[in-house]
Amino acid sequence: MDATAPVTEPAEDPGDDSALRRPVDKHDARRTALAESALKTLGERGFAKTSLREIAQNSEFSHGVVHYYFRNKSELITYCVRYYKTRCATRYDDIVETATSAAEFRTRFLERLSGTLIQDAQMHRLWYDVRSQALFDDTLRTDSRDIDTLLEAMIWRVLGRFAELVGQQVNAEPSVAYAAFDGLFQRALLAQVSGDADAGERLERDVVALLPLLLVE
Amino acid sequence: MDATAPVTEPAEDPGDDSALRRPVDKHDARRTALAESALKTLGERGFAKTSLREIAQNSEFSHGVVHYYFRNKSELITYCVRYYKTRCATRYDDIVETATSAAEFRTRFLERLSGTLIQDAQMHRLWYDVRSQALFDDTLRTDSRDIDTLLEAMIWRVLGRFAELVGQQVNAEPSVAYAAFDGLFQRALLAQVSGDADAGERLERDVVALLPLLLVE
DNA sequence: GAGAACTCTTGACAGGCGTCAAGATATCGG
DNA sequence: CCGATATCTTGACGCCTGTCAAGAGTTCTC
Repeated sequence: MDATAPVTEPAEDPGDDSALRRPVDKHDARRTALAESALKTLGERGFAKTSLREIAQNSEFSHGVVHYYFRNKSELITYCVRYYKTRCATRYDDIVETATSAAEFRTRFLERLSGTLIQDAQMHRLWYDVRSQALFDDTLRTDSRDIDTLLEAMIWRVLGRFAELVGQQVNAEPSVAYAAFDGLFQRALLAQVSGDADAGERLERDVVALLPLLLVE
Repeated sequence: MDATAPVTEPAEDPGDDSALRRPVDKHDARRTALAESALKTLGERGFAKTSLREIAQNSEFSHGVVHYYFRNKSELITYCVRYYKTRCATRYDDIVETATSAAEFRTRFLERLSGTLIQDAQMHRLWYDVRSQALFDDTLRTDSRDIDTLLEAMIWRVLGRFAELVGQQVNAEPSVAYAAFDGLFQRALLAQVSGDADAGERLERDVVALLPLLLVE
């Protein structure tokens, strides 16, 4: 929590993997570290209640440093959203690639789905918060819509592979399929953070009910 | 916009319908008036950026009066959400009751859907904002989930009547059907406020594609 | 019409916010 | 090892917020 440690964390001090890692200078490393602290804080407290001082407290820096690496709060937030964007739509890729039967695919997908609902609840609610803010703040709009597009493609990959494994065809538009999954997940997340212990199970049941609606033949 | 009008608006002054209306005392009338100003302001500016002073400026009162009728900001917000709840889920009731053919039903439903997407965009984005806040603020959770339940029932009525008119059966869980509509509408709303002129049309097309997936026989 | 009760305005308060400037500290090239 | 540059801390600023108290204005009651 409070970092009484030396300013530079030892993990990045040695240049042992300097040939492996891109030589993103320290500047970019700090920006990323701040973004991670910001994402953590935003997931805990929500968009509206998170201040720059709070973000800095969840990092190893003091509050002033934010304005050394970012021009203002808006730039930090945008950087966070874009950072999130780079890693949000790969959650089921390994299942898509390695599952060898429809039954295995379904089991692993449902497990992963309800697992992330619980374990990554803070990250998910932050995403929904950001997307809602985008309805009012135009600086967030294009990034949010891009993320929607990435997630739609993710669902499309999942669905395509599942159809392949069960020997059927996808019978829905990508937008419709994504909307259904997104709606179900969002509702389940609200139930989950409300303390509803059955949220994960109910989500799995709903998805099981949804899947056949999206396939034919 | 700016109310230079006398303190009591003439519309509620005469007691002509005092026998018809519940004798909600002036206190409740003021609370409702403030709630309506609050909903207007919240829809314009969003949850995070709306202050009590701004709400008061969009009403005929000064900022101090809020604390005469509400203990604090939280109580006002809760009152607003509950007030919204009483009228949010009746949008398609007349169509459900008066449409006499599947074609008429479909036409009118789609028209109403894309119409409200544009005309009531501020109200809709406020709802999504509130529901996202509920992911962080537990005082909003039960009310938000109640509204979800009301909207789910609304979709269920629409779908049931449509199935009846086309002589088919609904082949989906209420939760799944609502999730799909909600996801589509939310995406369309973001497109709409982003200035996407085709958002309404695309929503209609997506719903047209969705409907057959939810019916059988 | 006077007094009481209700309603509303005004102005102030403490605290938190984003932002920035000045200076301390660390890091690096020569 | 020293000066220059990069990085970070500290403390302050102006502004806005929710809340509240004091009192002005209004409405009601008898």
